[in-house]
This record gives sequence, C-alpha cells and structure tokens, in this order.
Amino acid sequence: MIKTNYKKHFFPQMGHHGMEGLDMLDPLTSSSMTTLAPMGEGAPPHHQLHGYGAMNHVMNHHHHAGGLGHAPPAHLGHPAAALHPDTDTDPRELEAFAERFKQRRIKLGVTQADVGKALANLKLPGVGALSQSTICRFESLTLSHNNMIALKPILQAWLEEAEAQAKNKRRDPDAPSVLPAGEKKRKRTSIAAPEKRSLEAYFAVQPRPSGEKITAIAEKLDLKKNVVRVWFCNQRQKQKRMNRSRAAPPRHHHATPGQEQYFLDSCERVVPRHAAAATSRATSHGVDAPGVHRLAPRLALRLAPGLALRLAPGLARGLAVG
DNA sequence: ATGCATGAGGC
DNA sequence: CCTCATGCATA
Repeated sequence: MIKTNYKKHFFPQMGHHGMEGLDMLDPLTSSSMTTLAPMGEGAPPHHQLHGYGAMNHVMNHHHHAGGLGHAPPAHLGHPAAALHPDTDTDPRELEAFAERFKQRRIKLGVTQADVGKALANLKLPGVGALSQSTICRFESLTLSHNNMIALKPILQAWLEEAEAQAKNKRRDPDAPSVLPAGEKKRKRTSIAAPEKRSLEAYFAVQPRPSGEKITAIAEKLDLKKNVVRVWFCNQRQKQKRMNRSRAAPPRHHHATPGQEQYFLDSCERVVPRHAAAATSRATSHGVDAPGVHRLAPRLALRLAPGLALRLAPGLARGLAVG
C-alpha cells in the first residue's frame, strides 16, 4: 500500500542544536562571529516554522505569493520582451545569474545547504534560511519565474558578502555541532511507474481533473485520493516552472469528456482489487508490506503526450464516450 | 537532483 | 480546492 505514514506535525522542542557553522558566510575560514549564529542557543523562540523538523520557513506574515520580493507582472514568455528595461525580470538575466551564482558558490567551497542556512545570517529583513532544495532549484532554474526574481537579490547579497569575507580570511576553532535527537520522519509516498504513466497520460489531456475525476482515478490506480490530487498539483507546478524554453501559454485545452474517459479507461485496473498492493515501496524502514507486484499498465497506446491529444479524440469517442 | 507533501492565502 | 513557495526524504 501506499504508505504515507508520516506523523503529523510535530515539532521537536526546538532548541535544536546549535547548528554548526554559524557563520557560514565564510565557509572557507568558517567562523567569524560577525555573521552570527543561526539559531540555537539563545535564539529567540520566535519562529513560526511550520514544517516538521526544525528548519525555518521564513515567509513572514504578509504576502505570500509575492514571495520575498514582490511580484512583478512577469508574463510568460513572449519572444519580444524588450518592453521593460527591467533587467531583473529578464529570464536571460536570471539564467545568467543562476549560473554565475553556482560557479562562484562552488568556488567558495560552499554547498547548497550551506548557502541556505547562511542566508539567515544575512539578517536581511524577512529573510531566513532556505533549504538545500530551494538553492538547488534556484541554480537549476526550476522555480517559478516570480520565485526566481524574489530570490535573486537575496542570493546575490549572500554571494557578495561571502566573497567579501572570503578575502579576509580568519580562523577560529570551530563551532561544534551537536546533532539533535531524532525526530519522527515523515514518509513519502512513492507512486509506482505504471501508475505514474497512467497519471501522466491523463494529465496530458486533462491537467485539472475535478474532484470526482480525481476520486475515480485514485480508485482505479488504487492510490489515495489526496495522493492523486497532490500529484496533479505538483505536476501543474512543474509544467509551469519557468516557462522558459519558449512560450507555452495558458491554453485551456479542454479535453472532451470522451478523451478523459478514454484515458481513465486506459489506466484502468492497474491494480488488482483488494490485495493491498504495495504500490509504493516502503521507502526506508520497512514498515511495510510484502512485495506485491502490479500488473503492467494497460495503456493501449503509448502515445506521446502531444500526440495523444490529436489522436485520441476519435478513439475516445469510439471507445468510451463518457 | 527530485518526488511527494505541507500550509498560507485566495476564491 | 487551487496556487505558490518551500522542504523533508530519497534516489
């Protein structure tokens, strides 16, 4: 089965360790008190992080969608974006910066995770630490355009500060890093390949299935409804992320009911009834079940997503008509 | 580097 | 419910 057993919220009492590197701004020399310690000892208990473990999440009050910065108009890519001289919203500039950033970061000998933590030391208003994931995504431009724009100035500030500190090296014994006690770990559901293929096929014709549709899909693939819903949400985000590569504007391509039904049918019964199939393998501790194998996907046709739209209609009508 | 997830906001 | 920004857990 899909084991998604994470334990809901739960914060460690915090205090979590005094994290090591306090000043990761200067990784090379690793330690200059000036940049101060992340959190830990005397840290003001003011964090409203919401996550599990202990990292912070910094989005302070107010705006959200604007991210840390703001949200400039940013329209999806038209070729001729010579309209606004705003060099900061230019995808090209972002791309260039991301690359420079990564190179210089590496040159400084700092990891993505280090950068994330060090950001908190920058003490910029409203800016706290970020995860390795986010830094990685920034570098690979796998964030939304607005998110990239919001993060750029922050990372740029860090980079400058880090390079400045790298110049005047210093040394200091190091800060200890007592790793905190273990916490409950949340489990990640792992959707098996066959199911994933079915979901992708469906997504190709209808990226935004209704709640009922989602329920139907979940049923057929033997996945929890929420897992399917989240999958579609994440898929949409991915599709959107940096619309680079060209403009693929917001087409509302609506699939005919027939098309949807067709795909639903094609995904059908990937999982045998009952038999709690261990679709997702227990990632990690095997709290889970015995290996159950799933049947091969029933997709009648292996079509490229794009093709599916053009070819499926006829078939759909003939086969299913929803 | 990425997949699945949470949560704040917005409707 | 969705969108968005983010992150833990993983591969």
